[in-house]
Amino acid sequence: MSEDPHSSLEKTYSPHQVEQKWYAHWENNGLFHSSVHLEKQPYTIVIPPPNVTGVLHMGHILNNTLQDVFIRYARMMGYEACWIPGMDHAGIATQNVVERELMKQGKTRYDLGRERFLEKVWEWKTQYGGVIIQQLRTLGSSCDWDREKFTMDEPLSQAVQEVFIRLFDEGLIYRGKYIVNWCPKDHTAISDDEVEHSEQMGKLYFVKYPIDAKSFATVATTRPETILGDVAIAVHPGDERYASLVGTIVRVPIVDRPVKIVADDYVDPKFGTGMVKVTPAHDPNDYYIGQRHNLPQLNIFDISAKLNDTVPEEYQGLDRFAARKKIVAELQQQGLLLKVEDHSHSVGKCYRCNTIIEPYLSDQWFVKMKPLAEPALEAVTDGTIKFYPERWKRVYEHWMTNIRDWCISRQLWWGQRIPVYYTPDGSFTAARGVTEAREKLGLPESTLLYQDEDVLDTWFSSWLWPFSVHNWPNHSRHKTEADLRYYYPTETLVTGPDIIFFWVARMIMSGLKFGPSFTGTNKPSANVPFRNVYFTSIIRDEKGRKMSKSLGNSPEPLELIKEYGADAVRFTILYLAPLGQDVLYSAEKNEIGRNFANKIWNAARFLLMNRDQLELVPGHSSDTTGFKLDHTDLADLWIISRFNSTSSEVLAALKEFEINKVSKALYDFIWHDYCDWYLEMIKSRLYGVEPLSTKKVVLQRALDIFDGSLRLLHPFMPFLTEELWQHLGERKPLQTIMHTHLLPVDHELIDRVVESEMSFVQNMIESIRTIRSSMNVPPSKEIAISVRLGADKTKESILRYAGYLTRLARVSDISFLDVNIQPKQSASAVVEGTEFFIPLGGLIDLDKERERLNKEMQRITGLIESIEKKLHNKGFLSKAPPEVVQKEQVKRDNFGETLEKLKKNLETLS
RNA sequence: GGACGCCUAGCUCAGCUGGUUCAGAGCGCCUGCCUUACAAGCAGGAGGUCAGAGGUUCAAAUCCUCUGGCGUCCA
Repeated sequence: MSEDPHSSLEKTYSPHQVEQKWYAHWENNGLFHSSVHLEKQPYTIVIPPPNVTGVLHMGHILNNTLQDVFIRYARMMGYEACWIPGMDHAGIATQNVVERELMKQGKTRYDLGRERFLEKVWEWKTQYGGVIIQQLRTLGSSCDWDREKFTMDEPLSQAVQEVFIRLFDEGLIYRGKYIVNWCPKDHTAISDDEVEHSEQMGKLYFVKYPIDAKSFATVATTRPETILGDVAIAVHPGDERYASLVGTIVRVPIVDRPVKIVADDYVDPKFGTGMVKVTPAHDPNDYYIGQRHNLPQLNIFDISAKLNDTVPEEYQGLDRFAARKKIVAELQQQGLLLKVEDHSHSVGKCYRCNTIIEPYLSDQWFVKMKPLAEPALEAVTDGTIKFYPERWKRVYEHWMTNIRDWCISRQLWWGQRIPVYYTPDGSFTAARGVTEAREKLGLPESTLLYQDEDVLDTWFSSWLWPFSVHNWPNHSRHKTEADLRYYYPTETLVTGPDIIFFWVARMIMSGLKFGPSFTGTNKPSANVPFRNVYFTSIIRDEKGRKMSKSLGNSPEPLELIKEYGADAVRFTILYLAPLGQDVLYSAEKNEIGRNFANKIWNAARFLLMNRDQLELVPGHSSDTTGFKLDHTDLADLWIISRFNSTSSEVLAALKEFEINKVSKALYDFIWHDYCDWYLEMIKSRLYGVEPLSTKKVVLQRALDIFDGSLRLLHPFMPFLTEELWQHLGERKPLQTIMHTHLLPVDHELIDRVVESEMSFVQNMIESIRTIRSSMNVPPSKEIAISVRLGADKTKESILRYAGYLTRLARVSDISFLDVNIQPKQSASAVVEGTEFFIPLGGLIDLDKERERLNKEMQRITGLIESIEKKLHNKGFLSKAPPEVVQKEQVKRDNFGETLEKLKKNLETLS
């Protein structure tokens, strides 16, 4: 990096090359790498591992920028910051991708066989997998790439196996028939989050179930084909209409099966007729009703959702939708179909193949959640883990107290195979291999065992992520014991609220369950996987719709980065994303970040040009610790005060994870305070009559404050700030802004008096500008002003700012008026009691000035009226705190005075 | 049906525990400027009964209740 620090900058900032250059430099020199430094406090983040099949979308941009911001701030605050990246093997998604590839050659995975197929998947992974990891680099993510992990890596698979066996041995894993979300096309169970629900128009069929020759029980159903699997009818226990029928036997149409009417709380008396049919094998709610009433489970479908041989012969082999038609026709014929109504209901579809999900009873493996959930619930309710925003805590609590067991088996090939071994006679155990299995089962070596065919849910890998990344349980063998102890627990997890149950909750459970085995303590605070969880916003398009591939309303992140620069994209998304609110996003909004970057770039250009002009030698120090206070004037003291209060605000907001507040504070400070006011004000000194040595001091201070500002901003805009920081001083080869420290906040330098004095100067300048503008005085034309001092102002105090008035309001001459002299033909303004007159001679538009003064008087009158109202209110005078009352009185007096002056000035005009 | 969130300028949003010249910012709009860092910019301006109703209070955009609209999650 042998940049010439003196080289002048281009007029506009072009991010592209700068970003590539610095990222390569950072990564190639290991500047993101973290290692155990016991003298420092660790700050760890594990990335929510993106799918190996994934490509970067806007959600990733937000999520990863946030993580990078936290990590970079931590690094600059002296923590040993470590961001561990990696990927998820994404069972179904990946298997589908590879199967689709095979399909092109007319093959299925069965043609290859399990082993060959898995080889193919690994081949695919090496060749195409993980583009997202590369894309994260263009965003500027400061991940410790030496620690990159993949959930199917050997050590992480070991962790999965170990956890399965331990839970199995404890009796927390069991096998059972259960209703699962079954994809009849992929032939696997999928988890709840892999089902996408949508409202659809369907039909509600009212079907009569004969009780005896004359009477019927009428039930309403959306799925008449499941009648074949009915084993009961249910009513609400409080439903008086049917109270006498409970216990009665009715006959299921078509199959003529006798079933009982049962009473169950689940039934909604207002839905349909208030009677529902119960099909435990084909509806999750019916399943639970069935359990409560000891009902049989009659499975009428095969794995493709075609009717099996439990149903009458003419129905066997029919697809579920064909069966529905046939059954409805048959019911109609028998006169058992009372009516059909339109009915809108929610339909679940497989997120991969869009096939309608069939609730399906099948043999699956489950984790008993209750024992794991209890401590995990407590860790959040007692504040060991904090949620941001906090309201997700209640969602979490609700779910954790009503938790259901977790179906962890998937009928796939890609994934960690379930470490359960069966004997030919059906007994089984979980083990680390056949040998151990035989031992556990007490069988001779000659016994043939076969392993379970299924694999584990991908979440069963990711719930171990915070410690499996350090090779647990074989951390000793992998020599990462120190890392595991040092970096665990992590500090902050950044993720979407949509996976609070699937991932966040389960990580907490696994941390509390397995943490003690490596932390050596049972203290929850040492075992929880993270201390803070930041739930990100959902990114929507400008119409408020969720971004989705099918709508095509999501901008392509890499295109955005190309067009606007990564810094701009990063800054913009964080500027727009308040904690806990959705973000309405569109590509053009990135102009916020791009323009801001350009503004900063140009501020640097200004500073460096002046540095060259003054022949100021760039400093060597890489870590300015404070600002020099010699030759200061109001502008200097003010900007230093503002810098410190901005720093303080940034740190406070950061602590509360209010990132968009941080970004706004930085934006306002840099753009408005530093550029608009401060830089403009020092021009009057840089280009004025002061000695060169003073000018150098003034400019150096401006450079130092800029340096400090770049550091504050660096986590948001890492590339730009690095580039400029390198220009600000003579840097050694591996010096980087990333490794500097934030300036400590000096509260002593936050000065109220200075700020209010500055605000007077700003008001003065703005008033004069307003008059100039409304009187159409060309910006280039200089004007003279007359001042009549207000009570607490002196000539000196105004003259001290003459330089500012000259440069910022083009004032060429200031004269002072005696109290009684009223200038003619002047536009005027009152600022904190001091009056400014601009004699404009022939230039003045009297009507316009009268209108302006009238309007101002109206405004002031309104303010006075509202204050008077308060001051005439006895309740206010007696009950409001005295200092509030006094403040109002002072306000009234000041406004009254101002109004008088305006009135007099208006009179003079006529 | 239950839970939560949101409604402030044409658009996107700040306004924390009530009292600062409380009604703000950015974009857009209008006017004037290529002022030797920046037209991706500078200066000035117009624009809102803070969703509606009621209540608490000396005082409400801010606290409470209800209503309406939008959204998310759960069922």
